[in-house]
Amino acid sequence: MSKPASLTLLDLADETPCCPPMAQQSVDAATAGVLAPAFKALGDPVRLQLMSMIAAAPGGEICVCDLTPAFDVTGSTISHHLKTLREAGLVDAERRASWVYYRARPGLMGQLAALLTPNAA
Amino acid sequence: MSKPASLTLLDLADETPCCPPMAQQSVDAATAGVLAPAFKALGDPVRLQLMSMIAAAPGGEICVCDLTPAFDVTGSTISHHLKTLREAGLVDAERRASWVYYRARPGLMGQLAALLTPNAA
DNA sequence: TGTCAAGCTCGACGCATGTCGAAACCGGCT
DNA sequence: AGCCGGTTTCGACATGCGTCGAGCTTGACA
Repeated sequence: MSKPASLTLLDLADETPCCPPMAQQSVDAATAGVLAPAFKALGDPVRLQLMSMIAAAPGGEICVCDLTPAFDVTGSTISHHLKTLREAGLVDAERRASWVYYRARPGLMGQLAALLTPNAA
Repeated sequence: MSKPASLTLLDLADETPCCPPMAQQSVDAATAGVLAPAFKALGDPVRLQLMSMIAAAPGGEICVCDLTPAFDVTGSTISHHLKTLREAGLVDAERRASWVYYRARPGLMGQLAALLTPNAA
């Protein structure tokens, strides 16, 4: 029952220190299959900027109404990108009154950072 | 030819400590435009595994002939992915006799790691 | 209850991407 | 010179992705 895909995303979004730096040990296919989508989610300029605005937001959260006007694309496109970040496990959304607030999920981002970290000797 | 794209990739591939963690300061559009392609390059399971095999290779380099048999795709597909990693500035290739050896370029990967690093407070 | 604004979903369009097989290239070897 | 194995390039194909506009949902407020 150690199905790779089902549990992994949640595991990784948690505090589990899953993987050593890739410079020390190469990742197996299952891990690559789980982490690659997270990198892919950051692989668009708009999403990378969105992610950074959310991560750097004072108070740890930011309203969509503050994100949208910072870009040259339509609101529906921003919404689509936010959904991608949500489904990648990188952010969380919460509706309060008329507004929706996004906050970063540090778990997965930490995993990615650890993986890229140069030889933590 | 002060084309933005031309200099930035090289700059970032160097040792320049360009960006603070995104949890501390959001990235601007220009930086996102340069860094996002690197994340995108890591956003495919095959490429992520290739990158890790190269980064973790003993001696710092590894032959394509050792990479190819580790995957279920054809050699031309591996070659295509390696080209993507090369163009992203993540790896370097060198031909020696009949074989081509790849090695990791630590600069850019360090930048990405720094960007993802949780509040280095 | 009706209206309005914020945000999401849906369908569509064009371009990018992953994959393959075939062909070209590049060095060694006979 | 000619062959051969390793690697890259070239078309071609199906799928995925970023973007838009239109329409829908949700909650506030008069």
